[in-house]
Amino acid sequence: MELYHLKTFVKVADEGNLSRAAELLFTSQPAISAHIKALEEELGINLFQRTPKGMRLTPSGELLYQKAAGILNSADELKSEAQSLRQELVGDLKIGVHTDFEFVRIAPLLQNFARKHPKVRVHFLAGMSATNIPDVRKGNIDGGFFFGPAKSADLTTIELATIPIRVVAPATWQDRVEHASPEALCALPWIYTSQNCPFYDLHSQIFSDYQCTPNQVAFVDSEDAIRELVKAESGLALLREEDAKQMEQQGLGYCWAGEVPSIALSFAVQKRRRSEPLINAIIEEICSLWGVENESTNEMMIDSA
DNA sequence: ATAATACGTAGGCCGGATTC
DNA sequence: GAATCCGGCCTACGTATTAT
Repeated sequence: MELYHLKTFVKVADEGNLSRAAELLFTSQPAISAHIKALEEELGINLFQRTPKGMRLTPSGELLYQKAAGILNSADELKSEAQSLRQELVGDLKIGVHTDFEFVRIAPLLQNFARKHPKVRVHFLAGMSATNIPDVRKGNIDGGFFFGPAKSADLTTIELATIPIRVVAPATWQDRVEHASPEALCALPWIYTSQNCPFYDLHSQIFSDYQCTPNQVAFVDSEDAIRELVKAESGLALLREEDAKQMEQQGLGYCWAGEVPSIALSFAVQKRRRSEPLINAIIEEICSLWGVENESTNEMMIDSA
């Protein structure tokens, strides 16, 4: 029995799906299938019940899952302890990035971090605010950027900046939008994000004081897609001010003059892993890059209801 | 759609031989 | 006796495919 067998066991149990677990472990589905089979043969127990929809833990599997997770935690602690004794950081860090890499300063972050910690390999994984938070909680990634508040007691979040937001309309709609009241805007077609995206709440905030329901014509989560749809005159949308202004300068959009609530850009890690050397190092670098006090992290913890 | 199987491949491990 | 080299074997992987 190897540690990677246990890692696979725990991941498959978490995901309930071999293919998804394989993706998260950066390996193939047959490899994962073989791990589970080898473990089951060695233990002489069926850990999972195979179904057409995936893998479900058996009662014995449920019991052994807790043990396996405990062993993996102990192994992580051992590694962390050894790293602090060496005072040299080694290993892999997986960071979820929810928006464009330039905006969250990934290039300088990597440059500075690699100079200080040459033996750490950093994986930047494209995601979304709505996926980065659960992925951090599940341990699929070590840390993640996101917009908006995090409603999870097991996370430590660091607010890096307040990002101004603007309503941007297709450039040809200037006449319709320039002097439009919020009620008039509401009646125009809107490109929305999905409900689990923090931008969705921003839309609600804008119209909360007015008795109107926005005319939602499309729901997309990618900023690229939002820009494309605005360009294609499909509707209005919320964008970061920097993006909105750029579209306006390029003649591809028109920014509505009215005020829109801003949104927080934050970085999250698991609260229990906050003091791990690797986690601490990346937080230190991110804070330095954004000019934020590292100590402020504790104050940013948000308890769930 | 998802898991399991077949098969080829590459890298790592092990044991014997050799050197210091 | 310890360290190093080298060849053969093993194993974990990926791709392709099949089964459920």
